[in-house]
Amino acid sequence: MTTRIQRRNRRRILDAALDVFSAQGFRGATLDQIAEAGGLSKPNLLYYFDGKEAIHRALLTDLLDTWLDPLRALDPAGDPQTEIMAYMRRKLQMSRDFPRESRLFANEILQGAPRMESFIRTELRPLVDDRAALLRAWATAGRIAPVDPYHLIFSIWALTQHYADFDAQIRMIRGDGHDPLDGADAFLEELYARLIAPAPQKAAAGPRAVTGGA
Amino acid sequence: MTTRIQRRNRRRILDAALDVFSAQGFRGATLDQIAEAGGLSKPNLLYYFDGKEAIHRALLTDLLDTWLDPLRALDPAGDPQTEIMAYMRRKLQMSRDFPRESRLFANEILQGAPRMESFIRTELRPLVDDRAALLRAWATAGRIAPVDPYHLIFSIWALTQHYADFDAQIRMIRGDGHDPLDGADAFLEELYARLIAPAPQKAAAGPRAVTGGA
DNA sequence: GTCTATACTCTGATAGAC
DNA sequence: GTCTATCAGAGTATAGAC
Repeated sequence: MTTRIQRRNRRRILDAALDVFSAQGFRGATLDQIAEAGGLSKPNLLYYFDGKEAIHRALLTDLLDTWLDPLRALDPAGDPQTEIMAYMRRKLQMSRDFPRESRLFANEILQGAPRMESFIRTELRPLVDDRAALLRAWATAGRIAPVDPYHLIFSIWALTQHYADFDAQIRMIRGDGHDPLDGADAFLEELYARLIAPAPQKAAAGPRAVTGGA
Repeated sequence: MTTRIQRRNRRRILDAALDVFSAQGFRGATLDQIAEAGGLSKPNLLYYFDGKEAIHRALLTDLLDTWLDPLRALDPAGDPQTEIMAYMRRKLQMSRDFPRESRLFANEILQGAPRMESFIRTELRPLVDDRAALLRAWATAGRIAPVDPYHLIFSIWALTQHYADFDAQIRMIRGDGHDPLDGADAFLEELYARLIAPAPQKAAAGPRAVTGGA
C-alpha cells in the first residue's frame, strides 16, 4: 500500500507533467523533463504511470470534469443578466487560477483535439446545446438582447481564456512588471453589460434583424 | 538557376510545412510529414531548406510581416468608430482566409513564443503602444466610450482568432455541416457597436470610473 | 519503490550514386 | 536536382540489481 507516499508522488508527477505538457504540448514534452521537474527518475515515473500517454490522459480526465462546472452552474431560474455576468466572471477566474490547465486545453484543441474528441462530442456539446437553448429563450422573452447564443458562449471562452493562453504575448507587450489580467475584470464587465442589456433604443428602428439565423 | 522550378518547389514545401506545423506544432511536426505533404523526398526537402528550423523560420518571417497590416491600417485621421469596426472586420477576415497561419501563430505563443520574442518586442509592441495611445486619445475626446485601449485590442485578437484557433472544437459542437464563422460577423458587429458607442447613458451616475489605471 | 544500464524506435540530417 | 541508403542523437520504455 504505502498509499501516503504513492499519492504524494502521483500528485507531484501530475503537477510536473502539467507544467511541461502545457508549455510544450504533448509531442514537445519529454519524460526527462517531467521526471526532472517532479524530482524523480524516469523509470520511477514509469512505475507510477503506464507511459507518457497515460500521464497526459490522467491530466485531461482530472481537468475536463471541472472545466464544465462554470457552464453547469448557469442557473435557468436566476436572473439572466446576473447569471451571464457570473458565468463570465467564473471563467475569467479560472484563467487566473488555472492558466496551465487552460493552455493544456488550448494545445489539444489547436492540434485537432485528438485526445478530447469523445469528451467534446458526448459531454461538452450537449451541455452547450442546452445552455444555448436557455440563452435563446431568455433572448426571445426580451430578458437579454437578441444575440446568437452560441457566439455569446464562444465569445466568453475566447475573451477569458485569451489571458491565459496568450499570456506570453501580453507580457511582452505590456512589460514584465505588468499583470496581464489587470483591468480585465472591469473591461469584460463593461463589455457584457452593454452587449446583453435588452432594449438598446426605446422605439428606434435599429439595424437589429431577427431573421431566422442559425 | 532554374528559378522557375525552384520557386515552385519552395512554395510547395512552405505550403506543406504550414499544413503540418499549424496542425502539430514545431516539435510535433516531422520532416517526413512535410516531405510527403509536399510530394518530395526528405533529402530533397533539405536541399531547398537548411533544416527543420529554417523552414519554420521562413514561414514565420513571411507571416509576421503581413500579420501587422490590419493594425497598421488603423487610420488616426478616420472616424474612430468606423476605424475600429474596420479593424475588427479585417482581423475576422484574416481568420477566414488564413486559419493555418493563425494556428501557427497561436502554437508559438502558447509555448512561450521562443521563436517570436524579438518580433513581438521590437515590432508588435511599439505598434500596439502607438495604436493604444490613439484609442486612448479618442476615448478622452469622447469620440468612443472610455474603455481600456489595450484590453480593447486584445479583445479583438481573442474574438477573431478564436474562430481559427479553436475551429476543431467549434466544429464538434456545432456539427460538421455548420460553418463556424456563420453569424460571427453580425455578432461581432453588434458587440463592438455597443461597446465603443460613446455616452451610454445621458447623465446617469453610472459605475464608469475613470481612475488613473494602466 | 527506486535506481543504473540498456534495448529499441523515431527523426533530423548526410553521403554518394544517378 | 533528386533519389536510396545510412548515420547519429534523442526519446520511450524495459530489465534487473538493490
